[in-house]
Amino acid sequence: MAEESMIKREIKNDDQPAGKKEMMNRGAWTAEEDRKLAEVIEIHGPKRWKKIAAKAGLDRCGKSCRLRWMNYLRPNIKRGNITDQEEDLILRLHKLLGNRWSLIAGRLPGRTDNEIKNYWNSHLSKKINQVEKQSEGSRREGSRSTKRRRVVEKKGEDMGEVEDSKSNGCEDSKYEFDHDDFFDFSNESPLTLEWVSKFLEVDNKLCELS
DNA sequence: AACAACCTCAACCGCATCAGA
DNA sequence: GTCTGATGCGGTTGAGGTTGT
Repeated sequence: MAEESMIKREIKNDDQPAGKKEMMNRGAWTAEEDRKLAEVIEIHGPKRWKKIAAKAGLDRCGKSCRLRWMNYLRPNIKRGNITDQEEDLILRLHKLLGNRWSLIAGRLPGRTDNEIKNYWNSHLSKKINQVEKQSEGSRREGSRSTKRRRVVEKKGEDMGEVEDSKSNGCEDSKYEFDHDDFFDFSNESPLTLEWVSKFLEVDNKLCELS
């Protein structure tokens, strides 16, 4: 935002030991700061953010530098204009994974977790509320759905209709993606893998019960 | 034109986890 | 096994822009 809004004030800074908080720059980054940060990262690589902040001569904490790099300065970052296909994928992944923005972002090349989180909060959550209100209305209208139908709906809620997509080749989806790749969590941390497998386990049990 | 209400999104915060000593 | 610093993540905030009255 406006660079005039840049202010210096005492901030709570995780990078500083207690009792030795310094005046840190905060607020919007300037082009000059971006340039300095990018220069230092090019030399030292994107790690040891505290040192990077110091070497770049920025009155910024390491965390702030990391965030700036991850969200804006990193190569191959896409900015704005989330396509319908991407939106569709975000919706599906969110149904599958919940608010695991970094996981979702990991499956949208060039997109950051922060961007997806913001997009969700400002656009998609509202959309979903609208759709839910509409579907509530239509449910009251006629409750003729069969047990099977309800089960499919439940699956859709939890799995983002991924199962449907797998079986019918994404007929209702505008986004074409490689299912093997989509379900490949092999690069995720053990915790994530555990979480995903638990999710699938519960989902399988629900299927069996139905 | 002036103001209020709402929206967007960059940035911050706190906490959890990881990795190395 | 424990401690400590670094890193990563999700929730939240707030400045600035946009829209409505």
